[in-house]
Amino acid sequence: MNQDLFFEQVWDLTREIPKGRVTSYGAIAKAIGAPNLSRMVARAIGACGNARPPVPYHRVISSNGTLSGDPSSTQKRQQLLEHEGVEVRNLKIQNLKKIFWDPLNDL
DNA sequence: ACGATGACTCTTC
DNA sequence: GGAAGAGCCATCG
Repeated sequence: MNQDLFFEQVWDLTREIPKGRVTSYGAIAKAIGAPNLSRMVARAIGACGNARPPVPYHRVISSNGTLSGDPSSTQKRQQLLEHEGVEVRNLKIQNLKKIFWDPLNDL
């Protein structure tokens, strides 16, 4: 399916996220060329288990800096982010503006 | 085929 | 700054 291509792009972009940095669904979707396909990005991340090799989907969050999903998963991602040096508080990014990474800016 | 739902985002109040 | 409504595409009942 052509849809898988979209997934691959999302995964590839997510893999390019530097350590200690996070990005949002909208940023990825925009970088691919689909600003309103944020939901599809979320689905792609949810299907990252199908990606080879797997992607650090824990670096992908919502635009408001919250870890979406169920606590069982979000909690684990929070620990991973904290382990990478990202300040997270109650499933929410603290210095989001500071650690936010934009694939289009690619600093 | 139709309606409802969802790891989202944006604009407006 | 927080809450509400509308838009988006794909999957499920």
